[in-house]
Formats: sequence, C-alpha cells, structure tokens
Amino acid sequence: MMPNLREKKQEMVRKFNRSAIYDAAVVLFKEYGFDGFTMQQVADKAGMAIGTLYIYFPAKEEIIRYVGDSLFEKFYISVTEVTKQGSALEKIELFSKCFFDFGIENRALIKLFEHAEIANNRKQKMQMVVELLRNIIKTGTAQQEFIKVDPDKSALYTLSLLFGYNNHIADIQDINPGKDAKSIVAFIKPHFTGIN
Amino acid sequence: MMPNLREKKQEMVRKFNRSAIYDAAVVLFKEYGFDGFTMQQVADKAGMAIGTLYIYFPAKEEIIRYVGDSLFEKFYISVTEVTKQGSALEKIELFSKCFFDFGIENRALIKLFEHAEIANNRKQKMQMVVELLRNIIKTGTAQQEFIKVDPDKSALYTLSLLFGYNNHIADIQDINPGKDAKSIVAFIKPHFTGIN
Amino acid sequence: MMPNLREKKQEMVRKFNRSAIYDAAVVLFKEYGFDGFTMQQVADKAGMAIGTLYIYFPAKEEIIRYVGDSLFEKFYISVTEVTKQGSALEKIELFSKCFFDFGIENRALIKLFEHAEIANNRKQKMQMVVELLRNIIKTGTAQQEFIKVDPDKSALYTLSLLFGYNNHIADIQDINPGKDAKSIVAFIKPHFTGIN
Amino acid sequence: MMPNLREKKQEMVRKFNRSAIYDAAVVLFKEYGFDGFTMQQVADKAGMAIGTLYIYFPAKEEIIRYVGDSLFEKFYISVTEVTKQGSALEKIELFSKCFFDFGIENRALIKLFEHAEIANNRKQKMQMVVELLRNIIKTGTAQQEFIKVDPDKSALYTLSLLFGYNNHIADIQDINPGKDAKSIVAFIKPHFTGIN
DNA sequence: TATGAATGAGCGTTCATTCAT
DNA sequence: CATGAATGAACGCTCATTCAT
Repeated sequence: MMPNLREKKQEMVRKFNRSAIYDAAVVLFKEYGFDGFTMQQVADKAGMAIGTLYIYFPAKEEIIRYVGDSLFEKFYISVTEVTKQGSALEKIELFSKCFFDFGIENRALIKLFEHAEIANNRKQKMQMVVELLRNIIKTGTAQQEFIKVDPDKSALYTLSLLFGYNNHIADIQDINPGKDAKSIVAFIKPHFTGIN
Repeated sequence: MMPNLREKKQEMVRKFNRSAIYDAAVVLFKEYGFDGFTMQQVADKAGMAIGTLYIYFPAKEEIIRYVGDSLFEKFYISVTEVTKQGSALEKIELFSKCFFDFGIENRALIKLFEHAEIANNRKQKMQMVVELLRNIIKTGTAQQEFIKVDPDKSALYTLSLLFGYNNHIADIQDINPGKDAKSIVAFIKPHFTGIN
Repeated sequence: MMPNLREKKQEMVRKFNRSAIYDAAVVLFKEYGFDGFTMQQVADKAGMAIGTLYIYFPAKEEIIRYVGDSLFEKFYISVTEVTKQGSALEKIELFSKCFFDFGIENRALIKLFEHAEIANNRKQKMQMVVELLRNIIKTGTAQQEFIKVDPDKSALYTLSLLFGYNNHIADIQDINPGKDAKSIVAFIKPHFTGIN
Repeated sequence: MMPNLREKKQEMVRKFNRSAIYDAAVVLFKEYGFDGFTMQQVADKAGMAIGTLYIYFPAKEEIIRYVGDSLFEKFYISVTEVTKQGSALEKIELFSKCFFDFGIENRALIKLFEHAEIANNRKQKMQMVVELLRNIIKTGTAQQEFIKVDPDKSALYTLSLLFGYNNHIADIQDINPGKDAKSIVAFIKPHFTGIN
C-alpha cells in the first residue's frame, strides 16, 4: 500500500472515530445532560476502549467543548443560510423556525450554551447570533420595511424571546416550529412596523 | 413536660433544621452551582451531622428539589405581591423588574429551573406564573388599556422574553432590573396597545 | 453508655484503625517498596474499605510520610536510649548495632530515608542523628578517651559507613548486627584513639 | 548490496537505536527519577515509535536494567582506570573522588543501584568493586605502605563509607569530590597505616 | 432523633504493552 | 524491522448513602 494511501485511510479512521465519539456524546448529552455522562459510557457507545477516547480528546471537558462548538457551528450555519432571502420579517420568522427546529433536534443540547465554562467563546458566539439579528433589523429599517427602532435592543429582545420560549416554555407545551415562529413574529411585529 | 408541648418543641426543631439545611444549601448553590456541592458541606454549614441530613431529606436530590421549590415560592409571592396595583403595563414592568431582581440575587440558582428532573412540578409552577401574567393581560384588555390580544400567547411570549433575557443575555451584558424592565415593556407595548 | 465512655471507645477504634493502616503499609513497603503499593492493597490488608483509608489519611503520600516518620522516631528513640551509657567507643558500637538491628527489621523501609519528598524533614532528621554521634565523639574527646578529632567530619563519616554498610553491602552479604558493629568500630578505632 | 554488508548496516542501525534509547532514558532518569518517565517519552526523545522501543527492549524494566548496567560499566571502567597508578592511599583517594564525581554526574541514577530488582547482577557488580578495592589494599600491605589489615573487611567498610556519604549525606550537604575524598582518606588512614 | 465513621461503586485519567499494517 | 493507534487494567481519590451506637 502506498504511503499516502495509508495516510488517507488513517485519516479516515481518525475522522470516523472522532465522529463516533461525537455521536456517542450527543446521544449521552440528550440522555443524561451536558456533563452527567461518563467517559466509559462514551467509550462503550462509540465502540472503543476508554483509552482510545483519550487519544482523540485529552479530557472529558474537551469532548463537551467539541460537541458544544460543533452544535453551535451547525446552528449558526443553518440560521445564516436561512436568512439570506426574503423581507426582514420573513427573515426573522425563518430565523425563529430554524432556532426551534434546532431546539427540538437538540433539546438537551441547547443547554450547552448556558454554560460559559463548557462552550468556549460562548459570549462571542452569542454575539454572533445577536449580530445576525441586528443586521436583519437594520436592513429592515433601511429598506423602510421597519420603522426606526433601536437595532441593538430589538435584536437582544427578539433573541431573548426565542431563547426563553425554546428553553423554558417548551417544557410546558410542545413547540411547533413553523406555527410558533409565525405566532411570535406576529407578537413582535407591531414593535417593528408600528402596525398590528 | 406535657406531650403536646414536647411535640411542639420537636416540630420547632424540625422546622429549624430544615431551614438550616435550606440556608446552607442556598449558600452552597450560589458558591458551587446547583450540584457542585457535597452533602458533607451542607451538613457542616447547617451545623449538623451528615446522618441528620438524611433524616430530613432522603437524598441529595430532595434537597435540590426543596431549594428549587422554596425559591420558586419566594419568587411567586414577590411577583404576586408586586402586581397587585397599577395599570397592566405597570404591572408587567414591575413583574419584569421583580423577575430580574430575583435573577440577580439568585444567578446560580436560576439554573435550577432549567432542570426538569430537579425542580419538581416545574410545569405546574411555570403555568402558575403564566397564569399570573395572563390575568394581568386579561384585565388590561377588560379595562381597555390593552387592545384585544390573545392572552395565552401574549403571556407566554412575555414570559419567554423575560426568561431568555435573564438567563441567556445576562451572560453577555449586565442586567439592570429597573432599566431593562422599562425597556422591555417599551418593546412589547405596541403589541398590547397598538401604539408605539 | 456515658458520653466520655463512648468517646474513649471511638478513640480506641481510631487508634486501632490508624495502627491497622500503619501495619498494613509497613508490610506492603517491605514487599513492594516505598511507593510500589496501592491504596486498595493497604485497605485490603488493613481489613477496611478504601474510603475508610481516606478518613485516616487524606492521601497516599500521607501514609508514606506517617510510616517514615514513625519509623524514624522508633529508630531515634532506640539509638538515643542505647547510647546513654558506656565509653564513647562502646556507645558507637551500640549505636551501630542498633542501626543494623533496625535495618534488618526494616530492610526495605530504611530506603524511606533516602527520599526527601517522602520522609519530611529528612534533612533535619539526618542531622539529629549526626548530632547524636557528634556528641558522643565530643564527649569521648573531652574525657580523653579519644584524641582530638574533627567531631563534625568524624560523625558524618561514621554515619556514612553505617548507612553504606546497611543499605548497600547488606545486599552482598548478610549483616550480623553485633559482630559487624564490633568489627566496624575496630575499623574506625584508630582514627579516634590513634592506636590500632 | 551484499548480504554481509546489509547485515553490517542492520547491526549498525541496531546499535544506533539501542544507543538512542539509552541516551533518552538517561536524560529522562535525570529529569524524572528512575521510574517516573513513560515509554512514550523515551520513544519521543529517542526519535522513534513506541513500538520500536519494544523491538529493542521487551519491557520498560529492561530499559531500566540496561541503563543501570551501562552506568555501572562506565563507572567501573573509570574507577579501574584511575587506580592504576600511585600509592595505595592515593589510589583510594582517586577511587573516592571518582566515586563522588560519578555520583554528582548521576545523582538521580545512583538510586538505581539501590533497587535489587532493577539493576540485575547487582551483587556481582558490587563484588567487582569490592574486589578492586581489596586488591588495592592487598597491594598496599604487600608493599608495606599499609600495616596488616583484613583486606576483605577494609574494602567493604571503605566502600560502605563512600556509598553512605555519597547517597545519604549528600542530601544534607553538598559534596566536593576532591576535598571530600581527601578528607575521607584522612579519616581511614590510621586504620591502614597505624599513624594519624 | 442524632451522630459520623464506614462503605464501595464509580469517577477521570494514565500508560505499559500489543498488533495490524 | 518500524509504526503508532488501540487497548483496558489499574490507579488515586470522591462522595452519596448506610447503620451501629
């Protein structure tokens, strides 16, 4: 076997293992919470020895970080993609729907973002999301779809509403991403347009 | 000593001990997070033996639950009290301020509510708070301060906003209860009044 | 049972357990070297659960230290006691015999003194022993049993000889405390007395 | 390439690798103590894969043994070389100086000799050194430089003194090889010459 | 009730050794 | 021979819980 072929294979194995650990961790997060799982559980579920885990991640902490970062990235890409077209209000609605979709898929995982010590650069990530919303709002105002509102506060409060609904209200009633996004947009629309 | 006197005394001791445990747990929650403390620490801080802890609470879990319940009760009483007077909008503002005040005072503790398995009757409690808001809104509409809005959704979304702001935005900027409550009320006012 | 009786009993249990741990550790030291044993082995040999070990000693290190300190104390007391009478040369001989007796009893344990990080105050302990020898020599000179020798160096070299013989030569031939002590004293006698 | 040329090359590679492992191990011994290093560290420092280590040494133990043996050989050659000329007393002094020089250079390594299970043929090696000293003493007596002394015991005790001083006293005061060798020779001189 | 010493399963992590390539 | 990813037993230590007093 040629060296670079072997390297390719090894690289694949590496990716496969990292992915197996990631998948195992995600499942365990959902089952036991963001740090309520053990390394042995991850190893078992990923189908490898405990020692192997430590080849890929030097500490449990790193697995948590990695899962947190990966999930955020996944979320951020989705939410960025989905808000590329449409009116400002439509963008907010799609943003919201995307937020809830992600929340349903990763119910337990969204809690990750609540732990500064776990998802590193948490503040920075949060601000990236706020920035996305702020730009939507600014554009809305620039294009006279929205009346003049404070884009900072509006973005913050809109995001707050989504976070709160997703993380806290979800426990008392099921979320229907499409319907709830529409409904929430209707709730905040008067603030942005001046009309009910 | 008469039996019922002894009973009274015992009842007092029981209350005193439960309270000592509660106080100790609250302090430790604030210092080490909702499960980052040990039963020994609670016993020490409460001034009793660890075995005694287990007379009052059969498991660590129960202490966490009890603290969660007590805090909620405290919160619920405050928020009920504070919304007894004023216009609907004023009530919402005071409710919000109260919410944030509580959040600042119990920063670490608020996480408790995020754990369904920990704060029991979480759903029920949440609904009590929603109900409070709903009544404020209904009254606002009845008294023609508010336009006709869906009181269920409005309550849910208002509460979502407060939860989201308090639990998630607080990490990227400090909360100023009075100012932020006012600002948030201004954000949702158009929804309720139809005017900016 | 009266409180102070109970306390006494508990105190006895405490002493018993500490002693059981000490005994277990000593045996394991002899078998596996000064840090080649595990806490589980100590627990098993001492007839208690691993957790109990940690009630008495907060870390493995502390067990090692305790054994080291205890052994030194035992040794120092013996050696002090034995050198209270007789001529200077007799004292040195008895000191040597005592040294070897201790070495035989605690073959593996004497290594402890070779590890500064383990037997704390090692330097200080060593100097206590040197001091003892120095005083014997000074007295010998004062009483004209010995000629004028440098007491510091003489003590250091005498002790070196004993350490070296006990720790290194013992491996190639058995030590006979009485005989070897006599023989060694004969070896160094000319230095002290000027006569063979 | 001719077979015996290839064999030669392979032999060279083998020697090179063994030597690289030895060098790495020596450095790690000095840094982390005689068993405080890992096989991975040795492999890294020797510039090879960990698997390769096991081709040359079937177990960690063997590396330790090999280092011990090599160091002894190095020491034995030095000490033999240095005692080829001069009077008996000069030889003993040079032997001592050489001993201390080696001890300073290999402070951490000297502990190796204290572990019977590690330095194999320890007894035999020790006896080689004793033999060297014994011969010096015998020659001293034969040449009437020394009075009649028991060459066995004299050798043993002299070596004991050096071992003890180097391994145990070194911790309470720095060793100055030249000065201390002279001083120690002065200490034992009366035994050998009958004169102070 | 109250005590706190005792328990031991379980944790995160290490590392000598193996073996498929 | 050389490689280094994989292994898993073993480590020191923690702590919720129990139970004899």
